[in-house]
Amino acid sequence: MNSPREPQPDGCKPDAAPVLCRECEARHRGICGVLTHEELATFHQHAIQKSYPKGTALLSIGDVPEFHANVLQGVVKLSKTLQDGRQQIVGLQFAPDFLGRAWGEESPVSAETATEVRLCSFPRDLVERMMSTIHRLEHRVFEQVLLQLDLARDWILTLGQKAASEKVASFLLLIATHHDPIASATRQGGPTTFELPLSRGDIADFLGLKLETVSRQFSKLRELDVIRIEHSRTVTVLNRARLLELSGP
Amino acid sequence: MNSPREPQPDGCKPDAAPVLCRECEARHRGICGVLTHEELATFHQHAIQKSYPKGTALLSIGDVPEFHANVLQGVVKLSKTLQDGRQQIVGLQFAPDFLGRAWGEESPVSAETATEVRLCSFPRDLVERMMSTIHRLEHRVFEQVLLQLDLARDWILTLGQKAASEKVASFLLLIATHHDPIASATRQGGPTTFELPLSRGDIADFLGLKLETVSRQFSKLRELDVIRIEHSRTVTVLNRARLLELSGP
DNA sequence: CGTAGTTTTGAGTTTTGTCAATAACCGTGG
DNA sequence: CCACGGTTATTGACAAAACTCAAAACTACG
Repeated sequence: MNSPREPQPDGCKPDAAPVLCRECEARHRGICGVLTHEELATFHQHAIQKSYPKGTALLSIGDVPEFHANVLQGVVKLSKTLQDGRQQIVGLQFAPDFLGRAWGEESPVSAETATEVRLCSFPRDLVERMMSTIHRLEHRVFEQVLLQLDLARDWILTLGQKAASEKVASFLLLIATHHDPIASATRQGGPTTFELPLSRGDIADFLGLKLETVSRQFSKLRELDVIRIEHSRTVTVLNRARLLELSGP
Repeated sequence: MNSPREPQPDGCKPDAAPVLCRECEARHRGICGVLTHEELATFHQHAIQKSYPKGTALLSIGDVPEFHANVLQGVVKLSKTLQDGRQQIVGLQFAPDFLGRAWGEESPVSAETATEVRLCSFPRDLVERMMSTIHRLEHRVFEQVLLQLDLARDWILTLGQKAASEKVASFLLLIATHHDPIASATRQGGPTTFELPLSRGDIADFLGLKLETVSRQFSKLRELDVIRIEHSRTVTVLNRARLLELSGP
């Protein structure tokens, strides 16, 4: 894939990477994974790591963002709104997703933290300069965007064709998969427990439903012993196979 | 944007381009616009232009496509299906869109011609080789994918939040805009007439509705004198402003 | 002109949304 | 620690929107 003249990324080598990057998920699975130690050092020099409390508006529609960022922890909601206020969440970003449009145009979506979120931010012009210099980096971001497109289209299928019960089941699987990709992939039966990163209202905005409908579907799943709910936000998937069936795939 | 060493695309120069490309929309607004005459000649040497009748399956989910292609005429539906057969159209491709995933993985969607379609196809490995060699080309394809992502997210908003009547109005505006981008942008009031590229059933699959619902909404718009319909497929927008309001933007 | 495939329209059912009341949860300050 | 108020979630009763099934009208095409 890399042309012979291109330097190889150093992501796997023992380690001369900046200390803060060594433990970072973005360095391995995220876009920093394609950088050499030297490039990573440059990048890191201008990076700011910071936490944002739940509910922070990171970006509004039409803003020209000053920073791009890696999501290190937590979940960011991307959303769009109609003039009368109806809101739709059009995407969720988890670690180690790269946040921010590739080019500096106006953002077509607004971004808000759904949970407490930790970001590693870079000045926009630095990212853009490095993307145009380091072909590998642009390529990597390209791949991420392609993945986002696939996810968006999957969600279009869910929004357009599935019933409320199927939508809620699909959502739970989405979160469960992000929480524990291994158990989900190997389809081990053991129950998984996780915190929902979204409120009922947010889930409704994500699924194109009303929050009462979401709540009713949660209750139904609980009555079927497919899930258990504690404190409204802590969910245990008791029967993943059944949940998968109910998601109507 | 282009680094100084990069050759400039020849799209605007008088013309030494292959004859067939001179009139081609893809050469100007599509991805071929970034190529030099020389590069275009290479590309063109391996290109096949061909028409496909309405209803042709170009690609199924999971196929590894042998060709990438520019859409020269007509409309291509991209769709996804649930196991029980429910279908959702996740995207429409018009000229001069570039069709085919950037990398040669399995296609996550199926592609079918909605109308008669004319394609200019290139062997996949050629496209991939040229994309990795010609940075400008990859960049251009990247931009197109970014645009597709924005469109997909717009559609998520429509599917998730809008009522049936708003969905149908939005669809008509989408088609009207593609048919006559100038009139739509300048918002001139004059009526526009065009052929719908999709059947009622297809429109329903695009909007996440049933075809009866779509039909009723068409009738409603006709009763409001917002549109006129002849032979089911020929639509005249009589009142674009009203249609825009009804699309709930 | 007749037939196959679309599209429109109608009547009744199901799903989801709306409005409203109650219950659970969370942080704060006593 | 508990009581309090504000927020969030659940549940119920009813209304509205969209779907289903069925029949009729229209269109395209041989």
